[in-house]
Amino acid sequence: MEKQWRRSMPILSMNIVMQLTGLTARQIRYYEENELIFPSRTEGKQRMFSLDDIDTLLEIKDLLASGVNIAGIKQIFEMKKQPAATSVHKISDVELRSIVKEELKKSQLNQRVSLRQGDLSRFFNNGKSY
DNA sequence: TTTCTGACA
DNA sequence: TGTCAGAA
Repeated sequence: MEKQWRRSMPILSMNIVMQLTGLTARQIRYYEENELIFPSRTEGKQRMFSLDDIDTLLEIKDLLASGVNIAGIKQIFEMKKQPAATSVHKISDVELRSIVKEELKKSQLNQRVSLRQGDLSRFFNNGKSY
């Protein structure tokens, strides 16, 4: 039945997460600061991650490698959370990724420098055409 | 010993 | 993002 609770169960230590994601503790904490992940805490304030957190972390790592900045990733996650009501069809993860990639490609074509740190707000705001 | 926070480069 | 200090 509901196996979902297993994935959201906070049972992984920082050490494990570092190995699983290949990220450093510094990065993981930084992502938490930027509200990309929300690990729970033990009594001693140690972070406890769930399998879902791992997925999210890997997702972040991936998008970051693609040239998306923190703000952009945050928006992407919000979009995944609140399915676009204006959209005609549901967007799958793979679909979303290709869209983001296309957007990045355009950006780099126009201004390869300044848009590197730019957000994807234009794409996400006037969004009824995808 | 390991992780945490904050701070500096 | 790496790294250091001081605390837990």
